[in-house]
Amino acid sequence: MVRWPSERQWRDALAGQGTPRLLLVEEGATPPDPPDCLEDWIRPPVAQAELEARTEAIVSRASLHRHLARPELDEDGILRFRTARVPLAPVEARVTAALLEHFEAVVSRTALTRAGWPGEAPKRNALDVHVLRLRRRMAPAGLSIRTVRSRGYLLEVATNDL
Amino acid sequence: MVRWPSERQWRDALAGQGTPRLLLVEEGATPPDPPDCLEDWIRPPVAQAELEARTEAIVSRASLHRHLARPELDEDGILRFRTARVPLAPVEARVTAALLEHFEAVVSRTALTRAGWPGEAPKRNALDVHVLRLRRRMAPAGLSIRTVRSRGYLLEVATNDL
DNA sequence: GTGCCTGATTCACACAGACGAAACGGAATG
DNA sequence: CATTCCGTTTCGTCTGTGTGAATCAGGCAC
Repeated sequence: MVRWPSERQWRDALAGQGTPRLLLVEEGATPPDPPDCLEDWIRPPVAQAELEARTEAIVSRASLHRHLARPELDEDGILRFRTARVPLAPVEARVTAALLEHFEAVVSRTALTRAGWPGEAPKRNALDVHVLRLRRRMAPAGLSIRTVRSRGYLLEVATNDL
Repeated sequence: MVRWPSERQWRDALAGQGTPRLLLVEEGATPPDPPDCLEDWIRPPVAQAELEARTEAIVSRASLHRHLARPELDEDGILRFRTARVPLAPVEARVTAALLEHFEAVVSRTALTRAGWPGEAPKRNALDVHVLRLRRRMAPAGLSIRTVRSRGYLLEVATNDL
C-alpha cells in the first residue's frame, strides 16, 4: 500500500521487483500508467469493503502471474525473470549459469571460477568484481546474490527488507 | 463496459475471448474475482476522470499482455504494429524480417548480415548504420532494437523507462 | 572487550574491442 | 530534378574485463 505520488520511489521499487501494490492516489493527483498487472489504485476516502475487494483482486492476479517463478538464462546470455530481461556479458553469463544450476543454494567460489573461466582463471579478485557487477545488473530484475562467508554465493529472489 | 451482476453472461463471454472489460458494479453487489488481468470495476456514480483513467489502465495492461501480438512485415516492406505502419527500404526490410523471426530474442550480426545481403556482404559498419536507421524508423511505432554486446541485436516492444 | 587475520566489498584505472553517430558522395527511384 | 537509398570513412563513446589498493566485516585468540 503506497501513497501516490508522494511515495513514487517506493512504488517504483516494488514494481521493479514484481510485488503487488495498491496506490492511494492523493487529492488532485492522477494515477500513473501501470507498469504491470499487479498495480491498482484507489482514491481515498473509500469504503473498507472496496479496499478489501481491490486488494484481493490484485493478489489474485498476482497468483495468475507466477509464470517465471525462477529465472532463466538462454544461450545468448539473456536472463529472464518475471517480466524483466537482462543481457549479461559472457563471463557473467557463465557465472550466472552456475548459480542457476543451484538456485537458492550455495555455490563455492572455486565452482564459480571454474564456470566463469573454463581455461585459466585470473586472480582471485576477478570473481569478486564480477559478483559485484552481477549484483548491480540483477537488482532491477528483483534478484540478488547473497554471500555465505568462506563458503560461496547463493542466488535468490530479492527480499523486501531494508 | 458491462453491468455486474445483471450482465454476467456477457462478461463471461468477453472474458472467454480475452477482451478487456470494465464492470459497473450495481448497488449492493460485490465485484467478482477477476479471471484475468483485463478486467476492472467501478461502482457508480463515479467521476468521468476516474472512469477514463481506469479504462486507460486496462487498455494499457491489455497491450502489455499481448505476448502474442507481434509486429508483422508484409512482402511490400511495410511493417505494421498496433495501428502504426512503417514503410521500410529493401535492405532494412530484410534485416527486419530476420529480427522478427526471433522476436524478443537475440539475432547475431552475422545472421543479420546474411539476411540483409544475400550476395556479398558490405563492410562491418554498413549493418550498424542500417540498425541506426531502423531504430529511428521504428521508434515512433513503439518498437526498439536492443544491442546485446558481442552477441547481436534483439527486437522488442519499446519500454517507457527513463 | 581489543587486536588481528582473512575473506569480501568497493573503487579507480587501464585497455582493447564493439558500437554509435554524423557526414559525404554516388546510385537508384519516381 | 528532388528524394530516398545505401555503403564508406572517421571519430568519439561505451562496455567488458582484469588488476591493485583501500575499506569493511566476521570470527578467533588473547
